[in-house]
Order: sequence, then structure tokens, then C-alpha cells
Amino acid sequence: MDQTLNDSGWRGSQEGWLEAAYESLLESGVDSVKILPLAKKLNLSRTSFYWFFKDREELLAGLVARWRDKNTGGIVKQSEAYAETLAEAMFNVFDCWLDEKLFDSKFEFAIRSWALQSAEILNEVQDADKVRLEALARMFMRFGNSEITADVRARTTYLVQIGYISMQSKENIALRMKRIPEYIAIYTGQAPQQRELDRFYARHGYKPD
Amino acid sequence: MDQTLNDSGWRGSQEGWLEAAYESLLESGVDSVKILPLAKKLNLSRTSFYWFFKDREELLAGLVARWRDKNTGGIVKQSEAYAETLAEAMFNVFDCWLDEKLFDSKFEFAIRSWALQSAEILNEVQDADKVRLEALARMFMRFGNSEITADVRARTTYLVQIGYISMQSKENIALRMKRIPEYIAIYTGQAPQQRELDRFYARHGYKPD
DNA sequence: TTCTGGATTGACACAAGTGTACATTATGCA
DNA sequence: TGCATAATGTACACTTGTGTCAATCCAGAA
Repeated sequence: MDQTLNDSGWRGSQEGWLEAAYESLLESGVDSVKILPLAKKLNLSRTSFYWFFKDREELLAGLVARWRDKNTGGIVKQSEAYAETLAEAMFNVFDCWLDEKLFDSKFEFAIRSWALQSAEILNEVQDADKVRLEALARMFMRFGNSEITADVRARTTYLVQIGYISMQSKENIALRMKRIPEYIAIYTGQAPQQRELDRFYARHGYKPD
Repeated sequence: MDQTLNDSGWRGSQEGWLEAAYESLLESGVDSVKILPLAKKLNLSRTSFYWFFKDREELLAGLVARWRDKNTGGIVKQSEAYAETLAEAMFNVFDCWLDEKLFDSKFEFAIRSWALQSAEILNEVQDADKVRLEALARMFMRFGNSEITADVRARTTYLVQIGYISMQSKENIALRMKRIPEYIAIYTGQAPQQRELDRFYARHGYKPD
């Protein structure tokens, strides 16, 4: 039996249940986020759950909040980060696709799948899409793009990434890095400078050959 | 009570249950494909199901087969269709995204979501991705693209579409049609000829202004 | 008209999940 | 050391789903 205690000297906690729910959501979808299995995973009695959450609904709402903060937050933050050129700004956004701390792809996919069976979640997702696309479009406009151009480029940038996520393909970093300069060129209409590329590679611990 | 009979003089049929399962899958995901609710929808006894299918598993397998035939079949067929130019070939593939008879986007999304909670289905999806990408790459190669270029262009074509599907955005035909020449130019590296565009618009019953 | 087999049904047994009521345990503090 | 309460556990009632079985229904052939 795992009797590990947390900071407050107890085994369970709101965070503990939420984390278990998160893991289950990513592994097998919303419908697998059930209290009984979570309790088993946590080595806790099923009913202990009700001490921290009113019901299953409240737990699921917690998951949605977590997703909104992390993923939409990450994209908005990166699209507003300082940059000298559009290419550099684009690299900032690309950080999201390579750094799980800024954007959680699996979480994203799980939530989007959930939206299939819940109108409420579909709304959340479409709101998020709107916020993210607007943030990206603002970034393009900051560098002189017209409203229309900015909109289309924002869509292209965002859509291809959503497509990748949906494909659930697991390609290695080297392969993905090789395509990056091409993508930057397509998305921004201008090839990145070598020093910009080098800076990007460096901060992701990648050494081109 | 709906006592509608089918060709063979009975109310139920394998096709009937499969169709109901399909509708439920598209509306609310795999986990909603349950025998009890389907029986209610069909105004049949729940147990009557077992006359046509061994168990729930067999019904779900039927759904996967249906998806494979229709969607992968559609893309492969269109990518192999006759075309004088690469742009024309690309238009043939675009037929898929606009004609539900060739490619069922909602079905596609539902199956991909299902893949989240089933390793078996994930395999099916990734096999399908491979077959489709190869078919598209062959098309680009038929028109003189190098293997690498063909691969990247196939990915771009396919990924953006998967992204759209995942976004579940419902844009009107006119808006989508306006973007088509741009996409063709990006994907193929050459702008389509006016007569090619006209032919495409015509067969989708669209009149540009 | 009766027989036959495809199709349908209700009753039964079971499994997995939810939520509530109440008892019990363990921690931190007075 | 004992108390208050945060946290956990046990027992119960309920819901929704699955699958099996034996009985029945009914369209068409004999």
C-alpha cells in the first residue's frame, strides 16, 4: 500500500485527485476519468474524493481550467514576447511546440476530443481558438502585416500545428528541427537569419550537424 | 412506436444498427455507442441486437471498416485520378474536402478521437495516415517532384486538412472557396490556371462573383 | 393451414459506476 | 493529554450498462 503523505500530512489532496484525473484524461480520454479508478490509483477510498470535490463535474471543470491557463496562456504569452523581427517572433511561438512547459500537446488533444461529446467543452475550445488566433494575428500585425494577411498567416501557423497534434505522430527532435526553417519561411514570407536560427536551436539544446 | 419494416419484412437489420451506431459515434463519441440507447433510438428491444452482432466489439469493428473504406478509399482514389497538371491533380484531392461522398470529415474526427483511448484504433489511424500520405506523395512524384519535395508537400496538404477537421469550425463554402487558389499555389508551387479553377468551381456548384 | 426459421422480446444475473450517511482515524494545537 | 476537525473508510441505495436464456411472434414456403 502506498501511504505516501503530502505536505499537510495527509495522503489525499485536491491537487492529487486533479493530477490523477489529468493523467487518466491524457491516457484514455474523459470517459476514463472516473472516481473509482482514480481512487484505486491513489490507494484511497473512493468516497474520500467527496471531501475535496462536490462531484465529478467539479473535477472535470478543474481539468478545463488547468488546460485553459496552460495552453492558451502559453500561446498568448509567446506571441507577445519581445522580438526584433517577425522571424524571431515566429521562433518564440515555435517554442510552444517544442517545450511542454509552454504548451501541452497531449492535453490539447484530449480536450479537443472531449469537445466531441460535450457542447460546453466545444464552446471552450472554440473560444480558445479565437483567443489564440487573435493573439497570433496581432503578432503578425505588429510587424507590418495587413489585417487580412495577418489573419491568414495566423491560421496557417495554428492549423498545421493542430493537425500535427491530431496525427499523434511521434517524430524525433532532429527531424522536426530540420523542417523549422522551411516553416518559418512559409509562415512569415521571409527566411530566418542564421543567428536567429542558431539562437532557437541553442535554447532547445539542439546541435545541427 | 415506429414499426417501419425494411426490405426483408423485419424492423431491424445489421445495417440499421450500424447506421444508428454511426450517428451516435459522430454525435457523441465511441463511449456513447451503447446498445441500450441505440435500441431506444431504433424502437427495438435491446437484446434484439445480439441477433445481428456477436457483441458490442463486433459493432465497433464494423464502424472502423466503414471509415477505412470511405475515407482512406476516397483520398487514394482522388489522388490517383486523371489530371493534366499538378494543379488539376490537387483540385481532384480538394474534391475530398468539399464532397462528403468522398471524405467524411466528422467521421474522421470521431475515429481519431477514439484512437485516444484505444491502442488498436490508434494503429488503424496511423496505418491510414501512412497509406494516404504515400498516395499523395505518389501524386506529386507523378508530376516530377523529387521524393523529398513530394513527401513534404503531401504532409502539408494533409496536415492542414486534419487541422481544420480538428478545429471543427463551420465556415461557409464561399469563404472556403476564396482561399482555394492560394492553397493550391502554396501546395504545388504554381498558381492554378483560370480554366482549372473554373472547372473546380463548376463541379461544386459554386459561382464566384 | 401448418410448419419453419428468422427476428423479437422480457426476465435474469452481473459488473461498474455514482452519491449519501454515518462511523472512524489521524494530526496539529491548546 | 485531550480535543477539534481534516481526512478516510464502510455500508447502502441507485443507475446504466452488458450478455444469456427461453419463450414468442410472424412472413413465407409446403
